[in-house]
Amino acid sequence: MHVSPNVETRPFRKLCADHGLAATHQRQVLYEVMQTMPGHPSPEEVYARVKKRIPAISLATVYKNIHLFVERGVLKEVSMHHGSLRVELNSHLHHHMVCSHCKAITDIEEKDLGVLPTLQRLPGGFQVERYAIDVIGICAACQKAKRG
Amino acid sequence: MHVSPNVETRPFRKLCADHGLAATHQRQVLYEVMQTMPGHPSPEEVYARVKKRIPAISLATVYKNIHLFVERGVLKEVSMHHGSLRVELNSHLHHHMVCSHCKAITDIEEKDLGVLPTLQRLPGGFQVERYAIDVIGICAACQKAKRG
DNA sequence: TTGACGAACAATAATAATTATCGTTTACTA
DNA sequence: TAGTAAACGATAATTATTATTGTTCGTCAA
Repeated sequence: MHVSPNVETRPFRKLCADHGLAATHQRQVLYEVMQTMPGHPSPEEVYARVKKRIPAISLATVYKNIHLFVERGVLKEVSMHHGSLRVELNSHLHHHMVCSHCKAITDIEEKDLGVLPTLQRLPGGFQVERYAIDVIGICAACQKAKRG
Repeated sequence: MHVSPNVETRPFRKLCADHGLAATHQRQVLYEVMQTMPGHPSPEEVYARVKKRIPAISLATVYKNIHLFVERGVLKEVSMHHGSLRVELNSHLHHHMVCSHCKAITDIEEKDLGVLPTLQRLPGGFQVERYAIDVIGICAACQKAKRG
């Protein structure tokens, strides 16, 4: 039996090839579902949607592929430091540098960041309390390790 | 038996009074321990330290009081959206508004933020990949609910 | 196309992080 | 100092995530 190729699959196969990923059915549905979820879905939410199209899919598959997509730059983490609650004494004004490799968090003075956003009226009448800026990149130690 | 009052307790009792908290021994030790931890400790790390001074303390007490301290402004959360992994399609440049009340996350265009930090050499040879800015405040719905 | 091989999958057990419950103890107020 | 609500400790329960394992599937060479 001959089946005509699904034109919709080609961009996805290309995207996988470009990122060094095997183009599996599960990944394609996961990706297509995410395109219909413009917000910031959790793995559980994605799983619930994907399950409608692939009832047999495993939650672990969703987790693994989300991580893989993030690793390859197809998806982006909204927060670099979820995982466990981190707190600090509410002292002077500073922000954070987060290493995307080892996840280490370092303080950075606001003045070392350069010009900052000016407080202003934001869309939707959002009432601003403060800014929290994460500078995401590679810390010195990880740079060294990668070169080494 | 007469015991002279510990001078160190007074600032803490004042701090509690100022924030409407009962000044318990556990809270005092928790607070003092956090003063000796300048980084971004997790609840488990704080618990381990506090346990050295109050071996009978419960982990749940540490969690409850950390949350209470955050709620009252004594401590600050390093990330407003830890908890569960959140991802988004790696599309155009934007940042996030996070409601400190309901935790809702909304996108905001970079241009709507005003002037941004200029990329520059950062302390410790940190190699910058990108910025992630959270504008923390109260969303319109929560403002309404509080007034209502 | 076909067959081998490694990657990906589903199922599920295990772990980590956090919250809820409940009986007891403690701090604050009159 | 006694009454009362809040806080505490112990621990069960829940939620989020990761690891394991046996099976299936996608890719590439013949």
